[in-house]
Amino acid sequence: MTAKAPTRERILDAATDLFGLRGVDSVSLDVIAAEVGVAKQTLLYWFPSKDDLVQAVLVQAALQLTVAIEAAIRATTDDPLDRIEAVVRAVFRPAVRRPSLLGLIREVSRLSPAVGERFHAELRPLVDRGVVYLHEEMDRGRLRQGDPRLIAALCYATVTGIATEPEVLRSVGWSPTTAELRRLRTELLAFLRAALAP
Amino acid sequence: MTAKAPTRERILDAATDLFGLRGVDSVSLDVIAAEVGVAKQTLLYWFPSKDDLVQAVLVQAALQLTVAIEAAIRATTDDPLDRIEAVVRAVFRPAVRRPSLLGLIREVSRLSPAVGERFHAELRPLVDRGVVYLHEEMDRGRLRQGDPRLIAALCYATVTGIATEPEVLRSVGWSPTTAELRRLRTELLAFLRAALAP
DNA sequence: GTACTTGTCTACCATATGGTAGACAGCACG
DNA sequence: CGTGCTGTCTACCATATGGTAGACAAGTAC
Repeated sequence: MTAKAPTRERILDAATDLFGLRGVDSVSLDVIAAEVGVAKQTLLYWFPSKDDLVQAVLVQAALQLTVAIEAAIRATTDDPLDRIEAVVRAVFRPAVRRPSLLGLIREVSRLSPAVGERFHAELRPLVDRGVVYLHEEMDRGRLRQGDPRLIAALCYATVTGIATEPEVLRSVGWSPTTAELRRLRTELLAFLRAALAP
Repeated sequence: MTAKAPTRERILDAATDLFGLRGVDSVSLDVIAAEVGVAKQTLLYWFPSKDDLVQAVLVQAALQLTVAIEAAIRATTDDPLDRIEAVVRAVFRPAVRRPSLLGLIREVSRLSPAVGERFHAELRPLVDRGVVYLHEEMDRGRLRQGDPRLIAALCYATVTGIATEPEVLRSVGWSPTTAELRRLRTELLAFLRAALAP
């Protein structure tokens, strides 16, 4: 008998997928409840309002990304391009297995400023460290010169964009098979390396 | 007395902005009607259902982008990097002046497959020509080698991502002033050039 | 003038949605 | 046993939303 995860976690999981896939506003509490197999009021027991649920989902997603990225950073060599590749791989894997994750982050801009603020506070330390790191490596001449803040944003936009826009990939005749996925990852890494190499 | 644009166009304009900014599902017909200054039934007179309105908005957006891009392509020199830069500038300008435009395209993946299909059909010729072009220039050695389909998607993801994620830019301390905008465009173009140069 | 078309409106309606109130079962503790 | 807490449920409710029905005013045709 599979030990059921606690209700709260199951709700968070289902909500993450649904919000990320279809958008926060398009997913009703009823739908989430049905997906989890529980009454709507049970959701409202664990999360007093939909906003609270959204907030919790975002915080969890931010945490997951942070952990994956930190681990990737520690595990690689000194070369900045290798390190960036490791981070991209770390983000790419969960993002592809669970497209909702990055899609969720794209949702942030649509939500109330308060929720967005909270989410940023969560990620800020990671972002700041990344920007400082880019700056240092540029000074050392191991990365192409540029505004480290904007370069960071551009890398993020590229990775997130490609991982969350299946429509675009379909437009160019791409399909999500394993082989094509590997191809995409390879191409993405080459693209970033070229964009960042000194 | 300013000659009021015809009702249908005003509806399309308002809907484009609202859908692109907040998402199709989060914007009710009532809100659009109020924005236009007209009764909801007038909307439903011009567009028999919300789906029809969404469709019309997408087709118009696709058309606008197509026109801007085609003009940019014709107006430049032979060098592929210059040409790509011209296209990016052409997309960047309206996208920044009207963030809803690209945001709208991001919405496509959330809509019904039928609507998405229609939209793709609209853009397909442009995309195909772009991919073929990249391929030719790669063969000629004037662009970095790679899978032209995926390179096209990556460029698109970078430009769209950076133009539609003010949240990410805010995260790195960017603010939408004129000077910062110019800075961003410069950095974006340098990024793409580096990523695409042979 | 009368009939028809066009564009806009007011008045509704069925449904979905976020949220409240409160019942009830199980369990821990005295 | 009785008291209180935890987690889940059924029954509602107020509001918002997409959409229908049909009235009405201003042309236009004949």
